[in-house]
Amino acid sequence: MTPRMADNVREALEQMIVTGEYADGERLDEIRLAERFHVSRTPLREAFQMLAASGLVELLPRRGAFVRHPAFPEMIEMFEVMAELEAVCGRLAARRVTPEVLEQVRATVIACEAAAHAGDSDGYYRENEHFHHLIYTASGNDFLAAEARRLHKRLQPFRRMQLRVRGRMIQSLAEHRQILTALETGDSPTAEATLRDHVAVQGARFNDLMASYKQSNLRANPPPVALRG
Amino acid sequence: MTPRMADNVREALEQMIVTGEYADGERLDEIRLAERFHVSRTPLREAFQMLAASGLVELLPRRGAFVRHPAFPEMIEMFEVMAELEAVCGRLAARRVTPEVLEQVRATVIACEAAAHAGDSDGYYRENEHFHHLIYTASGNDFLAAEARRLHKRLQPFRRMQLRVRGRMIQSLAEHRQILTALETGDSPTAEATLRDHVAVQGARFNDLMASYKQSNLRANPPPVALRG
DNA sequence: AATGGTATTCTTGTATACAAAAAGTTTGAC
DNA sequence: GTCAAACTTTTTGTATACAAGAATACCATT
Repeated sequence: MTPRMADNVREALEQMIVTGEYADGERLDEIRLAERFHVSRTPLREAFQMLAASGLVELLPRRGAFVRHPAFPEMIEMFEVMAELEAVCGRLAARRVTPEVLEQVRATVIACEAAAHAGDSDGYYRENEHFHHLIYTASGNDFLAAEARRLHKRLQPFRRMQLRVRGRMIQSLAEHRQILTALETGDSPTAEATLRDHVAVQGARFNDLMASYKQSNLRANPPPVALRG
Repeated sequence: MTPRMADNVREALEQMIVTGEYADGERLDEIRLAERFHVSRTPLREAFQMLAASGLVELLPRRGAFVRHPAFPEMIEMFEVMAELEAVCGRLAARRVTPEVLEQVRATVIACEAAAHAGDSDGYYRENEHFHHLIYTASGNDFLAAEARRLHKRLQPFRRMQLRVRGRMIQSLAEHRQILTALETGDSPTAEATLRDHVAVQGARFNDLMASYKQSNLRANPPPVALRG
């Protein structure tokens, strides 16, 4: 499907970074990675460019490519934007969602609940992802949906952290139900507010996330020093 | 400041595309551009990657790089997202804006009015840009501000179109005043709503924009055909 | 031992070379 | 005259070569 090596490499690196295989500030060695993927430096550098564009790595001129996990304050900022994007998606979706997509949302909420009750946290994670992507689609604004997916992916490592927090799953399920109902009844304000709160990092969740963040291996290495002149 | 040729090329191409020098669907010839910029294909291809990441060009595998001006429906979608982003910026800014930034907003509103009354449309355009960037900054969320700036830039060619519409400047000025007042008084809902309406494409503005779009040279060429298989 | 300067090694950025795919052209059959 | 198949040209994607900047090691001096 994708005949370009650069795209394969990007995808592989993206997965490695997003799953936390690399710590923050770690340098991506062109030569070693080229050998590892059996390609030359050229497609590798193209992959670096793409990763830099989506914010996963930072390209320091004449220094190299460094994995860039957001620091805690930046992560909070990103969640704030994510919450607002989802809120907008929800508001629009309540007015625009098609019966087909609404049916898919319904099915996904049920699948989520099933996974939760079965204690299948991987399944829950997957269905939860699906739920949110459907909300983006339901907004009826393809550009908005694409932007939301982009940020969603970028927050993936942190969302995994958050999932570990006890009791989160049950509350999350209830919120999914609420959102579904709001979409079914065309209740824009409720869909908007519920989705915002669903995603927002506030109250006790803030502390949970902070604790997880500190424990995570995402910030093991110091970021490279940006030289002046 | 930027010793990388690839970055220079990207910036140059970005300006050329954004100012409408290339029509939609136009192919960017690696070899000719390389000669024109006196660089090899390598930095040029890096520039293409970056432009593709920000959505200004589309990279068709084995086909080349094509300038990608959004079609009308996509442009409307983008404006919808822009309106929501600015609305969020406004809501947050009303609560978080620092006295320093607020003072800058005030100065910019005045400069905007001065330019408008002097009939200096270039100056008005510049100050208007400044105004919106300040709103992004005032949100206190650097990530949000960066995202807003990114989309703002992407919409630049269309904003220029919009400016031609008669009477738009006077209404715009009044809205700036309203927004400033909302920030000064910490009135989040008003800041949010006014900014959304300020940016949103609706009512008569929709028709104005559509007319401008049809007249523009942005869609002169047909987009490249995406081959299957 | 610590510091500063210099030489060496590594790494990045760019140019070029080459292979493979797409586009374009010519030729031939009907 | 039209269509299609084979051939040619062009263009992209990747590998490699080379130049210049950054990092490192080494040595001299204090």
